[in-house]
Amino acid sequence: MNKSEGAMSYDELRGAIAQRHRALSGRLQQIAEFVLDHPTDVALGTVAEVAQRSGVPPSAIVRFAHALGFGGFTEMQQVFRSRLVAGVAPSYKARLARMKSEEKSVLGRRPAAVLSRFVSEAQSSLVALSQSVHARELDAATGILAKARDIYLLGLGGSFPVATHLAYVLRKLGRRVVLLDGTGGSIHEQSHAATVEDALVAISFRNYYPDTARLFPELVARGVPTISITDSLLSPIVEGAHVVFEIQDMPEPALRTLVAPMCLVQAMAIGLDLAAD
Amino acid sequence: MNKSEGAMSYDELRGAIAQRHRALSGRLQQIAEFVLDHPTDVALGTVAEVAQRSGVPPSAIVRFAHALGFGGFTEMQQVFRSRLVAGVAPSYKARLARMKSEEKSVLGRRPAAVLSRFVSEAQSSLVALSQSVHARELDAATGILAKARDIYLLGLGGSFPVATHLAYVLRKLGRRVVLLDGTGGSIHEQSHAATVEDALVAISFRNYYPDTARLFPELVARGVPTISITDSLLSPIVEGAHVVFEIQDMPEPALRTLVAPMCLVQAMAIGLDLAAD
DNA sequence: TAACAAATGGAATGAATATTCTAATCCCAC
DNA sequence: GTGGGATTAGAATATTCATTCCATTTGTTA
Repeated sequence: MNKSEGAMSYDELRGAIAQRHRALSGRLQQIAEFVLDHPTDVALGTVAEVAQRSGVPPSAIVRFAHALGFGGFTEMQQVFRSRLVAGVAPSYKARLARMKSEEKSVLGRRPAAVLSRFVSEAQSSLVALSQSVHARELDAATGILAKARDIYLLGLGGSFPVATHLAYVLRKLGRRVVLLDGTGGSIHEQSHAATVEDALVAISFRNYYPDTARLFPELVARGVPTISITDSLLSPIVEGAHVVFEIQDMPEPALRTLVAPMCLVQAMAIGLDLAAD
Repeated sequence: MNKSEGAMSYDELRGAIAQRHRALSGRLQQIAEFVLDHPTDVALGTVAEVAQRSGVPPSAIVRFAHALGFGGFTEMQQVFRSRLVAGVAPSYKARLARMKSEEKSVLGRRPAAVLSRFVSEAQSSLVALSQSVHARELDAATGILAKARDIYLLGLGGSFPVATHLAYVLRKLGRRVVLLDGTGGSIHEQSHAATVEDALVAISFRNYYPDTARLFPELVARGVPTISITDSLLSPIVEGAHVVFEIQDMPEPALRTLVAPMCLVQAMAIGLDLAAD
């Protein structure tokens, strides 16, 4: 085993742990997973605390430190503490200044600058979301879903990720979901069984996907209770909907992050589950 | 002397120290100045260490903590440690406090409260994202994608929305994309044509979807350049990956918002497009 | 199945630490 | 200068802590 790894940065330690993970014994693997997930606990806690939180005896923690080449827990802890110290110092000013300077020019095209642009854009879209969505609409929406036998989800094109996410969460919570994705035939056939006992969640943003615009009125006409998530009251899935969530300022298709609608459907699903008890 | 100031934020403590400074005795003033100047030393050091660095006997440190209304040095140290924790995880405090207070009460179960909880959680996950992703990794990732003939996307289960979103954006930008979704047969067949000329973007979070864990090593073994997006360095899609994005603190499957990974893949795709010019 | 090696858990140990106590010192009023 | 209250430093103490050791269990090979 490679010794003398006392002087080590936190990132290097992470790498070393990940690398050796598979070679470690069962207990030690368990500890490896815990310390990677809870570095702060390791930095500030005692052996006994870390042991309890990770569900292992204290001696196992010390053995883990030894296995990584440290003289003991205390020595390993120093590395985790260095992470905390590094975290406080150079953050605010430096980061803000960097963002400002990179915003323009050629630097603004570098992937890192692109990411920070999307992050800040996503931040503001979340703020807008919580301001524009009202409790009454949310209550109405969960009410519709609660009464539904099957929940049909219609979101194609750029909105498909939102539909799949909602499908996933609803299924996890034990709801019956039909995701209208058009695989294996036409969407019409998939939605054929929808009745007034069921519910439909439709998601569509500019440019509205043709199939969505075509199918939506049919389901509404059949009396299926409907919740719409869209970016304009003029969109084809507003008329006839029982509840409409309007998410404004969605950027053009290729540039949108879907952060706001993802958050919204999540809240709908979980809110439905919590209210059901 | 004002007691019961155990629960205190770091900023409040700073204020309290500054306020009482002139009323303290000589030695205690000296200590007050030291702790305000070296909060990190106080957070991580022992009484003996702090005493030595500030040039006073250990007992004076304890008296100082008493004078501020703490039961002892250890109690005061907790406040200084909270500052370090806040530095690395800007969200922790708020999220935990909010969860705890709202989780139970009936108010917290109303959909509107659920939404605001997810929004604030999404906000903090975005902050964490921009802190944990480094420019070097992003550059490397876009470099891999730029050279790829076809881009294969592997994201199943809860990660599927992220994969579909990336597929959508990349296709909008004119890239050739193969989304490994398992429709119409096995994923193995879909990925059969992947070569060293192509690229793979794999997305997986706990609990890692079995098919993902199975397919990933095969593609790596075939030499396909690989970018992984996951929540732990111990996940099955880390070993062999050329670039790894680790997104920490992902909540349990049903509760995660996917906001951070959505943002990340968006930035990757657009960054790729801008860098190509 | 038996024998061996590796790994594990828990108690024992000794070191390190925070805290308390007391005698000495300092500061100020008279 | 002298007395008294506040302040201080350092030794004494009690607690907490990391570490080690060993008996037991687990897993593996013959």
